[in-house]
Amino acid sequence: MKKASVDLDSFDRKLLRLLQRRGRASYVEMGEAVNLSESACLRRVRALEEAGVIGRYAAVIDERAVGLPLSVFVTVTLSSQAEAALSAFEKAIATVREVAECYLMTGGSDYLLRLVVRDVDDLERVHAQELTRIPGVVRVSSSIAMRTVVKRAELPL
Amino acid sequence: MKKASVDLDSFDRKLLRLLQRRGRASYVEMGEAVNLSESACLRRVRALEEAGVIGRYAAVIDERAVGLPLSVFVTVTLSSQAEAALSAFEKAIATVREVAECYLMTGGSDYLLRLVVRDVDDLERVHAQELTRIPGVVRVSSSIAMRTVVKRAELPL
DNA sequence: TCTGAAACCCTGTGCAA
DNA sequence: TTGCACAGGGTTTCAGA
Repeated sequence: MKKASVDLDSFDRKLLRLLQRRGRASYVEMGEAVNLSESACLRRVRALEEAGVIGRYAAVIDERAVGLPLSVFVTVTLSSQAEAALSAFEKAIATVREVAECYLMTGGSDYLLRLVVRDVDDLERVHAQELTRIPGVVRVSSSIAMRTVVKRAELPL
Repeated sequence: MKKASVDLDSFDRKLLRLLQRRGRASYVEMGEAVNLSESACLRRVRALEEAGVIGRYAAVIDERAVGLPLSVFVTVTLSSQAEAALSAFEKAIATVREVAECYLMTGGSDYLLRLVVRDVDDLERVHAQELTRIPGVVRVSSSIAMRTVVKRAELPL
């Protein structure tokens, strides 16, 4: 039986907490933070990477600083819930660069997207040119986030 | 006048694209990717960090692999839109570790949260013990994400 | 602001416990 | 699985263009 989740001990959890905040921490720094030798940290981090717990490392960019200050949440309803309709939509939506995230929601053929855009003109463009043109899309409803209150670095491990 | 966003040239954009996917890339790797010497990359990356474009580096963790497979979107309505009510709520919500993100939405005193939880029991606990207990909260409505369709590494730079 | 070189520090392997 | 030590490679500073 394939395991859905990986067993982590308290060293692993400490390392993960550190690496979520400081993804470029050196093994020296990790060793000091978790009380383990550098090579032990190296081996554990490698194992976490190989197990897929750590998928990648990323620079976290301030969206406002790069001129993308608007996060917009969009609900999309499809005309059909047939498997084929869903996967066609998912394939199409994956190519839209402004879609930061897309989730299939419970209770019907509804998707929730987070769009990252420059301004309302940009939003209108993505809405009209990209979203509503995808076959099967019946309804598109947008709500703008005025402000980001919390963007947590660490998961509740 | 304070600038809202920073001017980026094509080297900066290339570096940012690379660092969003490979946050631990070496300066050697960056140099090869953008066609600049290592020390030039170092200087540019430092500048991006200091300008706040790069806020931090993070290990990107697979939420399912660590036993947190449920993303739940929650809409919260407050009884009052008074400044004080909003900041009291925001202060309280920031302490809830399961809240991965929280946005103040347009059009009223509505917040949108993304919760990261283990299972429905965990969701119920957070809902009943944490969210509905915050003073001023009138309505809390949850929708579960069945599947993550897109989680894009790169912003549309 | 760039490149290239030099010094230093970190990474990663081998080995013993 | 850990810690230690060593070799190789990466990071960072500095000089010159």
